Amino acid sequence: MTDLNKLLTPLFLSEKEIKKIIELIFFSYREFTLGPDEILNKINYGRAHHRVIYFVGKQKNITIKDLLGILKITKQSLSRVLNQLVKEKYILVSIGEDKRTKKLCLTQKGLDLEAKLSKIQINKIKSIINNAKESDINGFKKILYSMIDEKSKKIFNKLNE
Amino acid sequence: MTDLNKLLTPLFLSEKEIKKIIELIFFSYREFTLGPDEILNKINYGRAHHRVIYFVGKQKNITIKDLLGILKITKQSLSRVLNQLVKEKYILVSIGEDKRTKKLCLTQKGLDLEAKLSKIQINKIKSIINNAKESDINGFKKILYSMIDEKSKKIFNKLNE
DNA sequence: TATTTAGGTCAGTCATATTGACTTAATTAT
DNA sequence: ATAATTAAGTCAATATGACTGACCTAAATA
Repeated sequence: MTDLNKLLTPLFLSEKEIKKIIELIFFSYREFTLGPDEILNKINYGRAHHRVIYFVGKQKNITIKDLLGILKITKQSLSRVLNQLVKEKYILVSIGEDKRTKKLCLTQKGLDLEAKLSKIQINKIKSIINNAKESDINGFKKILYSMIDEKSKKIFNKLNE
Repeated sequence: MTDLNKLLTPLFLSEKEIKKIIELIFFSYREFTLGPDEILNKINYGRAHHRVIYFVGKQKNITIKDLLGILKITKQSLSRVLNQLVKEKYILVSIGEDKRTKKLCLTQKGLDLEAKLSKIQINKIKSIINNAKESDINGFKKILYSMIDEKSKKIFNKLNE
């Protein structure tokens, strides 16, 4: 970068300021996942289980294929986690209309765990929102949305139709 | 939650809206770490190596103890990653004034890798900033900061004194 | 001198995720 | 009707990130 560019760069665009954002993202994401992680750890589950429970709860009767599309992991990875959740009766599997597919949905046990885990994160965000300006929250949401790739935007929009 | 509470809850505080934020955080964090992860993968490194390189670059001559305090992992975990980086000459170790301590700093090779990895994330944020309102970015930063715990706030502030 | 601190190390375990190869059953296209 | 594609599953091997617990050395401090 030339000196001229440095002079012309507004403060909020300087690399120093941007690195602050990188650090804030690192610290805040770690803090955000901490609560659920602790609960999951107690029942010998991990963050991957949370994700599966979350998205199965979000989209009832989701297929394996669609779940893989959201999580962007291999079916072998999903398999281990999902089989545990099915075996321990957090998730119920049934055959879809297309008989090649399977439909996943949360049992009451699964709904309870999902609620317990999400509640921690929801409460965390609620308390932040309560102490923040609505315009800041809207800015936060806008920037987060602009950070995600087109495919994930489509998935996000579809999940929230 | 009672019906009365639901009626009194503003839209931006409803659980449905908050769950959207949870999803945006998930998708955006994944997208944010994707670029560096790909580069690291090529040299048989992982995200843990990136973190070490990042914070050693950020705070020259940082001690093991302080690095552990930032990363919040065990010394056994750090050990594996750090030893690789030292062995492959990304990081240089020297003895501190207190001879029990060690000082870490990036070599030129380490500086180059740090710059290469950070550049991806910096450019991503730059392009977002260029297409966003300054007020939205400030809202984003404020909310991120309010999401982190007190200890991390202190660390963040110290890193950016 | 005793204790604490900084750092290191050995061993074992677990969770997440990958690649690659292969199988079965159902649907769709030719 | 047959061939091709799709959805799902499975076996095996590997890598990364992280943990607990036990133990050790050397230097600083109380």
